[in-house]
Amino acid sequence: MDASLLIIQPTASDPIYRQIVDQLRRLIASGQLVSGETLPSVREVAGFHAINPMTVSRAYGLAESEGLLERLRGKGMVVAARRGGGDSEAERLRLLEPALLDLSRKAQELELAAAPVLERLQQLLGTP
Amino acid sequence: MDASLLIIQPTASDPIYRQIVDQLRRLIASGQLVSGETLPSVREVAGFHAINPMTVSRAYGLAESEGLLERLRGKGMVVAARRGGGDSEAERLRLLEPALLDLSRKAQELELAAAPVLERLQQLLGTP
Amino acid sequence: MDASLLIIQPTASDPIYRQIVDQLRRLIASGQLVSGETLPSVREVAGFHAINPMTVSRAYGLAESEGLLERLRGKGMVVAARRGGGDSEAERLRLLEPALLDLSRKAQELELAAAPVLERLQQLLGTP
Amino acid sequence: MDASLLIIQPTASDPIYRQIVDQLRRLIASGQLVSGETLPSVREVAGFHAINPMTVSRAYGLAESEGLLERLRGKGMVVAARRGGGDSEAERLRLLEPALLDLSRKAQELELAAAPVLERLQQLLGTP
DNA sequence: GTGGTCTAGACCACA
DNA sequence: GTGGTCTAGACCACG
Repeated sequence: MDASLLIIQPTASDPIYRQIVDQLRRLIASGQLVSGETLPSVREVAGFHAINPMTVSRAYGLAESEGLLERLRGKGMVVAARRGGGDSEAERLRLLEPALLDLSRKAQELELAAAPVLERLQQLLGTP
Repeated sequence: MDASLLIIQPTASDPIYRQIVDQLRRLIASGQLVSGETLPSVREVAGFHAINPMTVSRAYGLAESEGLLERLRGKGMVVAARRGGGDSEAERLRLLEPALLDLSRKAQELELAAAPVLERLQQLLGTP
Repeated sequence: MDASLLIIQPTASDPIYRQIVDQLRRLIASGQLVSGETLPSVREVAGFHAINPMTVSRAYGLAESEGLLERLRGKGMVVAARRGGGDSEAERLRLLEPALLDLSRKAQELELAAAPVLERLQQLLGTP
Repeated sequence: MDASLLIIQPTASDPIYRQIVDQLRRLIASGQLVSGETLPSVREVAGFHAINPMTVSRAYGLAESEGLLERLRGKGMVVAARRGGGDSEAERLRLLEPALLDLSRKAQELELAAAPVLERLQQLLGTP
């Protein structure tokens, strides 16, 4: 995996360490990161994104305690062993649920009908 | 409006002042609070929920700068007049754009196809 | 004079009593209010604009102490005696100076050239 | 940027936090503060001017919600990236509209002709 | 009565 | 180190 795969937004409301953990969770669930694959070192990620190494370290530590990553002595962090190359669609949809709930709540606060929201989202999903 | 209509959770991760602003936004969008309606005074809300008046004041001030409330000098805060019965659909959709982009990015990180995502969102939007 | 001649904006940053005094000053300077003319009673103004009588009273009191109005026993407030039917153009322009300075400062903060500002103002002044 | 660049007048009618926000707006509009530049910390400004940190924090928070500043977590506040090198002239003129309407109304209350008003304003705008 | 401002001091999350 | 949040209590302007 390359450090550039991660997207860091230093001004987002989410703290940086959680942005990293969340992305790792999704990249692993989708199979873009496979079991045994080595992650870029803390220094590499920190240097590439100009963030504090401690922040990356904290994210890796949380990911490890969550079972996403494993610490191999001398090799660094690798993606933990999983039952398959990625989660089922239902499983991945479950990981998206919080974002869906958030969007849904906001759309309803704005009194938006379902149609225009779905239409716009389809546009965004159709052009990756 | 009565101070008891607001729900304050002092232990939530969201700060109290934002809980208040968010609820006001919701209550106004849903029509439970109508233009011109008077809000309970800062001291009333603070007393009822046993929180500091300044915290309530901060929420009211933010809601005012957001255009939700208006300050009637010496009288208190009232729900602001909505410009022309609410924003246009295009305008409201524009306000939703950041959340849509966020969801879209996460769905693509999960390598989810558009169909299941749209389907689930439609469910959520259909049952307000 | 009729109470409807005054324009009150309860949500403006300027306090109401000063809005009244300032308008009286301008209406007298322009000759729209002439010496000896009777002003609407405190109750009348307060009732018409749905504001607190004390606020109107305070404004009248300040206008009196400024020499704009005089309190005639049994008649109420009247416009004070002045040397002419209104001030000279230079004098009235002087009264506008604070607003001109304010506008000028804001235009410069916005890095706006003089031309578009003057053009827009001419439009506004041309269609009273 | 240095904390001494800010000028605080504790006796002015404008509250301190707004003095700070207004100055930041001016400094950014005039280019004295450029995108990405780091601001002095809340504690630094508070210490230098002998005011309460919360007052500075309030100013920074408002400036952030206005889009003037961005918060870099754990690092501090920086001048926000300007979208496309500044607003268009039409956009900036639109921001000036309220002040223009205010001036226009006052000029008409003074029954001033357009010419002398425009002439004086041109003088003011010509000597920044 | 209303909200606004400021202070002093505490505790917390994040980097 | 950074800013964020909350409290307790004071004083003020406005109506």
